[in-house]
Amino acid sequence: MINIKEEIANSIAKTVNLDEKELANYIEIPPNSDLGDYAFPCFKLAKELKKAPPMIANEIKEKIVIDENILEKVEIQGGYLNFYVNKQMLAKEVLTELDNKKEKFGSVNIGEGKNVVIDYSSPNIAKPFHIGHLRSTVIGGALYKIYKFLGYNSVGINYLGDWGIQFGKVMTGLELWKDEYDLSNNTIDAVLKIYVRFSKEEKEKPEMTDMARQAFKKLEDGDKQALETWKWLREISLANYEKTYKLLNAKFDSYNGEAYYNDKMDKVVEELEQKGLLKDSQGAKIVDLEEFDMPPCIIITSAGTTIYATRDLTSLEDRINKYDFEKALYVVGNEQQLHFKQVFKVLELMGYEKYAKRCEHIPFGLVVDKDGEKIGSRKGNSVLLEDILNEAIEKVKNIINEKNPDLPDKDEVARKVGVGAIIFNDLSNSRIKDEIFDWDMLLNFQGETGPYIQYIYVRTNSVLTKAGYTPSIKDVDFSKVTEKEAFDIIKLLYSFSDVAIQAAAKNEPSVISRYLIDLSQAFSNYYNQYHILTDDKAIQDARLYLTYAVGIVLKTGAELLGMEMPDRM
RNA sequence: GCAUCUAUAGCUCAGUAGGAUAGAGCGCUCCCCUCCUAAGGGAGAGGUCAUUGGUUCGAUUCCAAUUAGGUGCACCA
Repeated sequence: MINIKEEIANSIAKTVNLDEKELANYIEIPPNSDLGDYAFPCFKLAKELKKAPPMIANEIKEKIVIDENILEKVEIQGGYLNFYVNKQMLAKEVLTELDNKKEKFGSVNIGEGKNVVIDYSSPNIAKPFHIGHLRSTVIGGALYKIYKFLGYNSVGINYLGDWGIQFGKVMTGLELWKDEYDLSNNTIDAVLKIYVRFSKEEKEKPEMTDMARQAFKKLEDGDKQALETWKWLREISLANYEKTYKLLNAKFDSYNGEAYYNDKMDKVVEELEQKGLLKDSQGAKIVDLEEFDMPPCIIITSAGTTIYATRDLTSLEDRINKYDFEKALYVVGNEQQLHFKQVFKVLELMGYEKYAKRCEHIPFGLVVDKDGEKIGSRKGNSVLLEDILNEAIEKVKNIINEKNPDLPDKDEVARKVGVGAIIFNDLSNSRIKDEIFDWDMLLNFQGETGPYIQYIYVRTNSVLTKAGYTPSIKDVDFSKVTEKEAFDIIKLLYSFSDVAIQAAAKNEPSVISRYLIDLSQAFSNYYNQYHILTDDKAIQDARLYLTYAVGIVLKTGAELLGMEMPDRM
């Protein structure tokens, strides 16, 4: 597609003796479309050219040659040069491109041949899969899809916490209270209850922790029966997660968890030793990071066991060898930033500077209720992610029954809307901020919510259906969709690629969510201002095609976030 | 104490690598069901961009300090 900024920068470059790439960076979008579609602030050149900004603007305007097929006019406004885009040209460019690429509209291949390894979700097996895991799963999943959209080869890794003392706890609990729980039915539920009960009781009886440690030691030593139980626990947990992952539309390329690295850690420890990085301290083996103003990174505990830093380093080395990654992203909570800073620094000290620079921790805030309290911290009610998703679906079903009881496929619509609402709520603000989980807000059909985006999409759909319209770019007279409201849409569609690129650059899915809100609002504006269905066939066809275009981009964008669009609701 | 994140309308948040009059949504006030879903539309009120300095032609944006809140700081992940 045409690059208008480049065109403008080119034209300006010919009048002043400056680099066009630099000029292109200066170009901005005016706050208000009366002031044009693109603006060049001449203040930036004042110093270099040693002239007053309005004078520069005047000189450029006099000398500049613009291609009238692309730019309608140039105007001076204070120190700004305002450029007005040829509306028909842009409508044609955008809609033709959309016709060519359809669902792929906006995708690019800037990432071709590059691997992006994304570590996300990563629940601890045998522990509850709760609301706290939502964010990592959803943010990571969105980044996975966004990078793919940009041509990267995304590798999604669910780094399962499938090794550790929690197994000792569950196994001990199983032995102690076997008869109190019904394991034949709803097994996973019983296991979770045992884990929760054990964690509670061990606070008062420290000897239970020792029992758990010994049970885990048995597992580490390769006890046959313990290993059997571990396998069984891992299996039923995974099967349980799959249900949630299916609801959330989350997919992974690898489920290699901590257990997978169990026998590979010795090598890394040895490597650290050889490179002279390990130091004895208080009975533990550490990498001293004092000169980098960080606490030491523990590699081997005083009990002689490995720790998560050891496992992260091991898996990192493995990922370097396997994927030779361009980026390695860790979608993990805010509270672990020091840990990752340490691990990446140790990796650098080991001689992998190149890869250490490519590692990035993608932190995010907590999920809190509307009073600002962490969900599940005090109120002990259900915080299992699966339950929350099902609750959302149930709530949407109730709304549908109330408002639109004759709707076909109610169950499917309820699923798409309910889950979509939760996903969108999670991704609609900057990830670093705490996410407020408030049923009334996130399920609202008005406002900046998932259901609103879906509702607008359904509107585009229903208009097309009503008109019995088969989209065909050949019938479109582009001069019929250049009203202000339509042109706002065209400009938004035009920027879709840039939005995706920016989302990846900042590793921030909310860039996409905000865009979807803007696009929905722009369409809603247009829809309310003009009758899409009119007697004039040329106008109607053009408007219908634009409607069709909006629908496609809304759907593509929503899918990048992991949402599904219902056909009606 | 040190590190780090956050602070914009009553509430929840956007704010495009410093730029033109700081934008949405919710809530609130008023108006509108003879148009395509009232799960709607229109209009309006609502701001010292936490404070103070600095850099600059220009700061909500960058820097420093201060204040308030969150999180993390040795064998849990």
